[in-house]
Amino acid sequence: MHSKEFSKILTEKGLKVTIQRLAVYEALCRERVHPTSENIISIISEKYPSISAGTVYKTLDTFVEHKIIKRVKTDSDVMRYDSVLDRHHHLYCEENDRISDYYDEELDKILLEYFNNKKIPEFKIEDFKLQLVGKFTP
Amino acid sequence: MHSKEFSKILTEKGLKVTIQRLAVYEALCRERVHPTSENIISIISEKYPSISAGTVYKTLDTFVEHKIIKRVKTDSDVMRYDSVLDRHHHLYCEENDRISDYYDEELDKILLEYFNNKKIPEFKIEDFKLQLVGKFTP
DNA sequence: CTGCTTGCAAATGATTTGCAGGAAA
DNA sequence: TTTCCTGCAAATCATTTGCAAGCAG
Repeated sequence: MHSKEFSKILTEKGLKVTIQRLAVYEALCRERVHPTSENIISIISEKYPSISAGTVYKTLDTFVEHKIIKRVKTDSDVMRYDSVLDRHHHLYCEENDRISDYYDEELDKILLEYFNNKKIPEFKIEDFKLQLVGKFTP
Repeated sequence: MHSKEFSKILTEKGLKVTIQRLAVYEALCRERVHPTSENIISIISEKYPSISAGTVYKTLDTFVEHKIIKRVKTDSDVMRYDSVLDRHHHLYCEENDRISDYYDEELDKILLEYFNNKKIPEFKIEDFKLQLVGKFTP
């Protein structure tokens, strides 16, 4: 997606188009693998040293609020962000706190069908994601 | 489980049995619904006002390290703990950051079978958990 | 005894916040 | 112009840490 298209998204959501927001978007594109806030701040500061960390935090919050990106959390303690909004799952290794995306349409189909029939009392399912815990093999 | 049995677990893991550890265990039993560290600290301080927060944090870390409990994380920012170690999934409502356990053996069977046949390149699955995102209906 | 644990208080570090000035629409 | 955003720096708050004293084994 070009920054032009991205600007359009911002406008559609009633958000102003600013250098800072485009920069965060740019950083998210470059570091697509579940970056931490710190990752993004450091990428941005290379090219735009004047953009402040506070602004990056605010921008990320704004994006999450408007469903432009998602928060992801592992069992370690920093927040990570995910710019991919399609349904996907996560491969997670506890040892080194590494995450990878995992796409599996067949699996999605099985789960969708399963939960179409199965109703859970007192809960309305809107989405699901599977976390596969294990080890990355070199 | 009685505290006597729990003491045995501690001993088996080479951990000393202390009032503080039993108190944390007791609090975990009482507040089984994914308590935050703060929940546990406050429960403990009612009965044992002299146990310090730092100790509770250390104890929780020790328990996680020795796989006595698990860390659970939602997309909000505080750590939660889970004293149930059986395979189970989570119902999660983003609106109020509420989690519930969800047990479903049929689902587990389907997933186990699916991943027995399906191999993921460069990843060895050890466990999985499903997060069902949605809303609790009153 | 002797080393693991605790309590305390200070330190850390990620994230938030308040506010005055700046920029988009 | 008017509202929304940004930068800055201070504040917050969960969690960690260092260390002397305490207790379990």
